[in-house]
Amino acid sequence: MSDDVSPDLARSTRDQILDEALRCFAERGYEGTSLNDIAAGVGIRRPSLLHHFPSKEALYGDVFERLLSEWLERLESAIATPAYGWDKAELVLRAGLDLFADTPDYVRIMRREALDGGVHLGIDLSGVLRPLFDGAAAYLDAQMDAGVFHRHDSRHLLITGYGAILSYFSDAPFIDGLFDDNAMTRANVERHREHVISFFKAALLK
Amino acid sequence: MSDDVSPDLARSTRDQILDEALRCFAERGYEGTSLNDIAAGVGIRRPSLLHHFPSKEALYGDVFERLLSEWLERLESAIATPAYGWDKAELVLRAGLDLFADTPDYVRIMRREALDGGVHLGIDLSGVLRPLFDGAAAYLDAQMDAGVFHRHDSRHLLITGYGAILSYFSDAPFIDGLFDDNAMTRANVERHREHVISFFKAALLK
DNA sequence: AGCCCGCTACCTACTAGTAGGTAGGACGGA
DNA sequence: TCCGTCCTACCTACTAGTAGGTAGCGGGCT
Repeated sequence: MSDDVSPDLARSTRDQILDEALRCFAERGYEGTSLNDIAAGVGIRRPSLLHHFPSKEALYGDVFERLLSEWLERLESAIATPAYGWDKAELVLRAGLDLFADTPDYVRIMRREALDGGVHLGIDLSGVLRPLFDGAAAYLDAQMDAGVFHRHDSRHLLITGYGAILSYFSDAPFIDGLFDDNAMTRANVERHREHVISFFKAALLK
Repeated sequence: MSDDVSPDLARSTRDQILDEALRCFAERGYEGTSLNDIAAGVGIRRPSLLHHFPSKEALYGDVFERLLSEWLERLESAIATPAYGWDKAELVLRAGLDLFADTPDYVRIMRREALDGGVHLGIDLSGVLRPLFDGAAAYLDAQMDAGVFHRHDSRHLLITGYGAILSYFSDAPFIDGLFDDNAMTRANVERHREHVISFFKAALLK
């Protein structure tokens, strides 16, 4: 996390801004967050924030870049772990579920960005993720060809999985109401993880 | 929806405002939409819009009320249709998929509201949907008890299903990029529907 | 008929408040 | 002394909402 050159002191102002911006953007979205909100959360004035980041858009871009690099790193590390058949799928599934449980604010920002079609980003979000997506689809197709998994449309299957897994975390406030309980407690997250694993296992494994 | 079969008899201004507000709120969210945007889309000035609705919040509330009443009506009609076992689940699943495919703007607004925890609404969104949620959970539990369905945690199963089904429509712009194709074409929606049905059938039916 | 009334729907012009962003100065450590 | 960090004071653009006025329509009156 704090990989910066920040010495003995607490986190650098820049990192504190990134942290607070992440929280605010996740909570209220890009339009719903003002630079004053973020600055106040850090304990400085807005112009001081703009000393560290040239614009709101640039700050948002940096927040998102951190998100992507952390997610890609963790996912690629899981994908690189050698395993085969269902074990491999379960391993990656667990890595994703752990990742999202650890970074719920990232999930909410990603979901907002998917809803908006990536308009706040200079980058092509889908383009960044497509290699992972295509690789996963190819893996699933191979497993189906080998008769390990039941036959499904691999690309739609991935979308279904993505939606199923992300939604629990992105829509947590809403699910709180349906459950009449906090969805993000350790116990509930744990229960959801095991449910998703067993559900996909039932649908996929022959 | 408004297929303008009668060109001479235009929709009332009030309805035009509701339509345009739905589009804008779905596209850019509550904070990202200004009353000027909506008024301009209808071809009137903002004060004229405020002649029909007392405030932005009230307009949003009316848009959401239309959403809820249409969704509840269609879902409850599907639920009331007599069927048993998997047939019943498939019937309701298909009704939901058709409903969401027909009203993608509603899906995006609902998703945004779930993300925000319903802060823009005076109503308790989860509370409105909980009867449906609890009823569906009870149905699933009964089917599992009867040995028709594999055993899963019915409430988490519903959340998984909700996320899987909604996400395809709410995140369509993002999925466009992953597919390198328009996710909302009739053919792709059709393919997704059949995928979801067969996927849930594989996971549930014994 | 002619006239007035009340009403709806729309307008321009304005308010107070907030947004992101800039200019320039104070202050403290190397 | 210089530089990084933070500040106050300010800017323009835009927000939701209000004030007040006008055009036109239909209905009832004399």
